[in-house]
Amino acid sequence: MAPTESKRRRMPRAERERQMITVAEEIFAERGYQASSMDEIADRVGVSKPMIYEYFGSKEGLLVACIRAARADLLAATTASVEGLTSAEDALRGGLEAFFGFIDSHRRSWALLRQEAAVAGQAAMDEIEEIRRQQAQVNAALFAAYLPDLPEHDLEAYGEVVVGACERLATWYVGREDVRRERAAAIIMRMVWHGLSTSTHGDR
Amino acid sequence: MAPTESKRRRMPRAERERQMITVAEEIFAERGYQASSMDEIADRVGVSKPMIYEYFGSKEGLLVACIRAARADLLAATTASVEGLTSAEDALRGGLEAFFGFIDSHRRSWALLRQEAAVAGQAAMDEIEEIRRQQAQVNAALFAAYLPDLPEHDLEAYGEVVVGACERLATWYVGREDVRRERAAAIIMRMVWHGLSTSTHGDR
DNA sequence: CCGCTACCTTACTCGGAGTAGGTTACTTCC
DNA sequence: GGAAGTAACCTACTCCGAGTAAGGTAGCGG
Repeated sequence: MAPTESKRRRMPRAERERQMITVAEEIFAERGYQASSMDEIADRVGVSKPMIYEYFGSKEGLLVACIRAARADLLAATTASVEGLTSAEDALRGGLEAFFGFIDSHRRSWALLRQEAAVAGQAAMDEIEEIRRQQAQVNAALFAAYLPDLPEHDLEAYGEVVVGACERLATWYVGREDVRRERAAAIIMRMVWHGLSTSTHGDR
Repeated sequence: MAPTESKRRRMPRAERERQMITVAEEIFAERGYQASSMDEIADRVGVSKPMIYEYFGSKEGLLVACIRAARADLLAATTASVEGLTSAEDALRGGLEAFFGFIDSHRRSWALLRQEAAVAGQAAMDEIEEIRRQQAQVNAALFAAYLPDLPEHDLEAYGEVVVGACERLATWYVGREDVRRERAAAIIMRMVWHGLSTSTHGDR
């Protein structure tokens, strides 16, 4: 008797939740949200399905938890990088480099954010949209503070453009091992910063 | 007898397929891909479920067909707009304005492209990715032809950035009725064109 | 020891994707 | 006109996975 490990460990809720999120990230990334089954996630965690429902409510709830975790990581990485940088240009470049650094070390989370959000319905989409909106507003504030010539009516739009540019360039970036994050950041800087700061301000 | 419409019309395949795609676009846009059932689509078309499977193979296949239709519309709109424009700047601006014009008149298709792709798995994602790749390469070619100072190693990246910028700005755009498409295009032009063409070319 | 709570289970229901196999109406050729 | 062939269409299933009901078991304060 006494199989090598007969009794599965009992865990406090917080720890179990973290473990479930980790496993869910893996499986969602492997199979995609749609093709992932809650049974498989439960199996790999070593627990039964109703536990996950107890803690996260639904499959979409579990995905939302994964997205929130990724967002927290991203936010931590970017805000930490801006510490101590004083000029707006340095701050923007620093933030961009941190962003691409995050991509390097969290490909799994990134795929989740980019690809698996729409699947689940409004809650997950809203969660992702919230990240973008947050980032766009940070950018807009930066522009407002350092580029007073810009028409303020469009500041929001410029912020959005930067977010879109980063998101898309990141997809290109993950497919090219030979590109370092400084270079990716420089590409964005060139278009965004250079294009805005050398303003002919006569568009209107 | 002869009730007002007792016998549902029998249709040739091509026509029925078009009708199915139209209905599917509606329902996917209403409920989201996940929450849409094939039974409901079949009902609203006025046909039984196996017909849809006969023609499109799977739920994802139906979505892919919708995406392809939207892509064709988008391509037609943008290429038509560039007719007769000679300078690169005019061509880019014309393409951008056509793009935002497409958003105006096809909100439904746009939502489909943006939000419902990831749901279905690889085939639908690939279909969307293909649109982006195509557009990015068009942009890159434009830059290559008219901005020879740019490092060609990065042309692809610049193309991607523009695609990302457009995609994101479009989301902002649909939420703001007061912004006309010329203005949206001008915002992109300012960052992209201006940022690239006034090149200090010393980044490297 | 008693009971209370938090962690965890087995064993279901139910809805929707996808299918097997047959039926009906239109066309074509004699 | 009628037989033969085929394209459009249906009913009636299977099966899988999300979500649930109802109940066990370990630790802990009294």
